[in-house]
Amino acid sequence: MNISPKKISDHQLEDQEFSINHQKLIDATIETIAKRGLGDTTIAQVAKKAMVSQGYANFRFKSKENLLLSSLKFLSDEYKNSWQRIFEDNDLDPVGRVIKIIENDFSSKIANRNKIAVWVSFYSEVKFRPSYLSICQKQDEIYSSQMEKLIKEVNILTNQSFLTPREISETYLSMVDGLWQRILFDPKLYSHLFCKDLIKKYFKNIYKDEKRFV
Amino acid sequence: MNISPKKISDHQLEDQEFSINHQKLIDATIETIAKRGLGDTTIAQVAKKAMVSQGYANFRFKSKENLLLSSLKFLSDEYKNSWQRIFEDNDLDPVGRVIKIIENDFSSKIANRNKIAVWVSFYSEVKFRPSYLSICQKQDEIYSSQMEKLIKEVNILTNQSFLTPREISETYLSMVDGLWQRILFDPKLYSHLFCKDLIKKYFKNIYKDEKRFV
DNA sequence: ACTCATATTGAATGATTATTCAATACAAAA
DNA sequence: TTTTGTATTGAATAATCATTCAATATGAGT
Repeated sequence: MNISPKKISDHQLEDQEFSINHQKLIDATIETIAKRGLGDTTIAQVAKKAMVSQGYANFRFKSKENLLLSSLKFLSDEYKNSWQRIFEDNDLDPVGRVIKIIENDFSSKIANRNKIAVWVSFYSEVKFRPSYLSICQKQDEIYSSQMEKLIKEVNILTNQSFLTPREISETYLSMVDGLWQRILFDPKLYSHLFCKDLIKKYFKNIYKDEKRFV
Repeated sequence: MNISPKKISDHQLEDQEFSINHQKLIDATIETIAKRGLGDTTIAQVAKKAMVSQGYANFRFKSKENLLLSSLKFLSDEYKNSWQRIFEDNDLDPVGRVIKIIENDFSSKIANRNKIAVWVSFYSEVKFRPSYLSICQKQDEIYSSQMEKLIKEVNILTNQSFLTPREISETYLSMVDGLWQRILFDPKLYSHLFCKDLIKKYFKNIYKDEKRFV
């Protein structure tokens, strides 16, 4: 019959990763950073939001630092999964893939103001915490090289040769970072639509004959 | 009895701006943020670096918050002065002005890793501290509108009409923000030369006949 | 030299907060 | 039911810091 999840007690779950509380705490951490900033995020607030005791939060993650790191890792994996699915989608041609990539980078799941606030908070600490850097950097390197390969295909298909794949992908990636930051400043002005159109116009100017970059 | 301990006399206020210690403390604040991050910056460390007592630092700036705010204001004014000089230079034609702007945005005075670290630290708090936002935003709006006006002139001179001045200037500004952030990640890869060339190539692609965007 | 106003000190205070841990709740096994 | 092992609590601890302020130094005017 229908087995209620309640019947499985937490202590039977060997792997920390699968614990309900583990994910509740990570979600609460992200929400708290988004609401109050990294500097004003305390274990007490996170624990309260996750509805567990303060001592438990610390016990579960060993330290605040480790809780923050796990939260960054979670965000990073979520982002990576979403673009990796696009690169692996065999139904898409190169241009269609580029468009999906742009749409993903400014989707409400990825580029919402809360998550961007968390990203930028971690970015700002990257210079001082090697552990943050390694998570962000490793992900970015893969994204960057996948993107470059993709642009190379588009360049070939469209006979475009003035700008190299490297130049186009670096320009794209820096624009995304810059626009994300600007969404924090002025979310009304930098709407998702505005950002996507700006980037599509950039591509349209390079690939003039390609009708899909409206 | 009504106590107003934070009140500063006109004499003190005037003096504040010109005092050696005032600037020493701001410099020390910027250095400390660049070295340890905004979150790990304490008054004690700043005071030590500025070679004044901890109590004095607090007394002089009323509060840590105000010291941080003054430091952001200083950076902001320094940046503004450097680009305003370019917009006001009558010896430059529009394209020459654009090139100077690019060079300024990636000069070692403006875009060095320490100052970028400070900028990004403040940016990351902008969502939570209206006082930071107003300083950053006001500056950015002027820069943005000046830039758009400048691009309009270039567009007219070059008969370029596919991309609007607004689109080009927004793209430029977001690229700068993104590249600055990337300099923090990987300063070897994102050298000043690399960044400037990337941006010049962007303009070269728009203004194909203009020889100066090498 | 003396006075007085201002500049500067540095130790004390109080607030905040990560971390610890003894106590308790709870679920499964006996 | 009782036992036993694990999960969770929350109060105590200790460390860190911004802020305060009484005490002292400095220097200009008399």
